[in-house]
Formats: sequence, structure tokens, C-alpha cells
Amino acid sequence: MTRRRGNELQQAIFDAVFDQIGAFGYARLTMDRVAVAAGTSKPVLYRRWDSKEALVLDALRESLPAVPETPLGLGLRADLLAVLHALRAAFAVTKGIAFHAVAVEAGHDCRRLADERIFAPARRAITAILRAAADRGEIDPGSVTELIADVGPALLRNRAIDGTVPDEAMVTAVVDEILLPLLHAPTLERR
Amino acid sequence: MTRRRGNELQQAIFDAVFDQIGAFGYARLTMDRVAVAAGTSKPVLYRRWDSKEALVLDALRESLPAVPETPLGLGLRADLLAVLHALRAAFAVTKGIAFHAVAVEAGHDCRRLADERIFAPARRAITAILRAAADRGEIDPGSVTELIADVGPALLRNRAIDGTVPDEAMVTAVVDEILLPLLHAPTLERR
DNA sequence: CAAATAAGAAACGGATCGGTTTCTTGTGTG
DNA sequence: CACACAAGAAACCGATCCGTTTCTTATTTG
Repeated sequence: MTRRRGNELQQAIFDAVFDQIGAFGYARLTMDRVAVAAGTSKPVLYRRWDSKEALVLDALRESLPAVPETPLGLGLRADLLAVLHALRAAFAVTKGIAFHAVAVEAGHDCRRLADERIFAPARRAITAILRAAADRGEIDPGSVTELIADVGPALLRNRAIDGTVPDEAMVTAVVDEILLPLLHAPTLERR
Repeated sequence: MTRRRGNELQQAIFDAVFDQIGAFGYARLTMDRVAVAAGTSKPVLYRRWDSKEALVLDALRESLPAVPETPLGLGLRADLLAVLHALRAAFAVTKGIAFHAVAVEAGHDCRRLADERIFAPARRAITAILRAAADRGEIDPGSVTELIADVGPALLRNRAIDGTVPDEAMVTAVVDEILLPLLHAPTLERR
């Protein structure tokens, strides 16, 4: 039988971690099951990571895509799409719910990693995008609020929790049907 | 020492369940700890519930407030506020994150209960509210979409996951700064 | 006040799981 | 081809936790 090593093996282990969490939740993620799912055995895992937490944290660290911190400067719509697509990708690689099961249930390290790598950058980027659009006079400066910046991420996260990874069509729908109309709405209603 | 019984004791146990989940997460919710936190002992728990899952499910069932399924008919703003306030209350009694830790990690029964008792009614109510407002000509019929109906719940849920239970001020902000401006926005951008 | 009922304390069995050890077997390297 | 190294298999230990049993003690009820 062919025997994998090094990087190839490690990647298979990471995949197994997300598969397991996605299928059975973090609660039933055991080292034995990860080993079997990856077609290897437990000592292989413990030769690479000190503990289960370390393995999950590393899997997350290696697999999470980068979310841009600063606007690309392609305009309001394109920049919003870029950030939200990156956010969507983060849910996709972690099988969506897997990501949240980990963030909520695993140690606070996972939570912090997720926040630092995904949500905080997305929030900063969106705020910067809105501010730039306001500076250009495209939208009302009153629209640069934390609450509005949270709308996009919240909708994607919401869908991910419900069990289905949001697709690209949803990202464009969020931008075109929610964010842009909202940003161009008269601010009369707001105090 | 005074010894509690019946309903008083049961309520203390439910409180202990949510306290424990809120403090340490569902993963570290053990029957021993619940018993100690409630100032009682394990056999008392097992005389009332067959298993840990049954206890948690029952605690959720007894504690979740009802979310109205149908609009109150007080107008667009008041009706939206009513639904979102009820939703907020659901997060509050379950210590916010506790609710999600359970929904994500516990058996699918908890998830189904949460959906049937909270999210599905909220979705139905909001959709009905929007449709009624469209019928009255207050908003564009094109605004009655699933995505728009999800905005309010998604924002509250998002905040709850981040660890802080949304307060009443946030509910009014969601309605006044997000939903109403969005609903009154020109639908030009939407396809 | 006596009897029925339920709470609380302590300890246990069994299963699961994290982490380790030992040993065998396959695979690249010199 | 031989040696070093890492993968894989199996079994194990200790801790944790679910669920149960037994017994004692308080409270309610008749």
C-alpha cells in the first residue's frame, strides 16, 4: 500500500479535520476519528501536534484565506464584493458550520484566530470602503456606521450557521439588493 | 438546611444549565456541574430527565419566550420592533452565546427546537409584516424578499455570537437605521 | 405524630477519549 | 543494497463523564 508523507499527509489530515467537524460537529471530533478519516493513525498526529487543540488551531491557521484589510480602490460595489467574497471563501473552506462549531465550542484561541484573521479585517475593510465612498460624495457620511458595516458579514454568517455555505450569488445579492440600496437611501429616517 | 422541591427546584436547575453553558460552553456542561451549580445532586436530575440531552432540551423548551407568528397590526415600524424585541429576549434568557453553543453543538433536536420556536416564526412574521406594508402601499412589493426579511434576525444573531446579548437600543437601531431606510429606498438597484 | 415521598450524599461501573508506548513495515537516501 | 527515518497498527493508561445504585435525611401529608 502506498504510504504518504510530509506535506501531502498533513493536508489530508487538515481535510479530515474539517470533514469531521462539518459532518458530526466539533463535539464528536476525536483524534481517533481524524486519524481514520485521514487514513492514518494517532501517533502520526501526535508527532506533529502536541494536542487536539493545537491540531485544530493549526488546521484553521493554514486553511483560512486572507481577508483584505484595506479597500482595493475599484469603487464601492467592486470593493464590497471583494471583501464579502473573501469572507464567503472562509466559510467555504471550513465547511461553513464547521467554522462556527469550532469558534463557539473550541478554546478561546480558535475564536481569537477566527476574529483576527476573518471578521476584524472584514470589518475594517468595509468601514474603510464606506468612508472612502463618503469622501467621494457617493454616499452620505452618516452611513458610515458600525451597524451598517456589520450587515454584510452578519447575513453571510447567518446563512452559514443555518447549515448551507453561502454561494457567490448570495454575495452579489447582499451587495445589490441590500447594501447599495441601503447606502443610497435617504438618511431622513436616521437620527 | 432548607430543601427545595418540585417547581422551585426545577427552575433552579434550568438556571444552572444556562449559567453553565454561558460560562463554560456546552462542551463543558456536565451533569455533575449542573447539580452542584443548582445546589442539588445528580440523582435529582435523573429522576426528572432521562439524559443530559433531555434536560437541555427541556430547559430550552420551558425558557424560550414565544415569538409571534403573525403581525400585530400596529404598523410597519411597531410590528418590526415587536418581533425583533421578542427575538432579542430569546437570546437574553439563554445568555446569548449559550443558545448558539447549544444549537450548534448539541443534538439536532436542540437545533430544530430553536428553529421552530424562534427563527422560523420570526421569519414568517417579518415576511407577513412586509407583505402587509406592501399591500398598504407603504413599501415597494419588490422589498418582500427572504434576504431582506433575514437582515434583522441576522444582525441580532451576529451580535449574540460575538458574546454580548443585544440590548433594546440595538433593536431600535436595527429598525430605524437599517430596515426602514432600506425598505424606503428606491428599488432601482435591485433586479 | 406516623407514614409516604422526595431530596441529597457518596460511591460505583462502564464507556469514551486524550495522549503514550512499543513494535512493525514501508520509503526515500547515500 | 543498506541504513536511517517516518508511517502505521495495536494496545495501553489515566481522566472524565454519563447514568445508576444505595442509603440517609428532610419535608409534606394524612
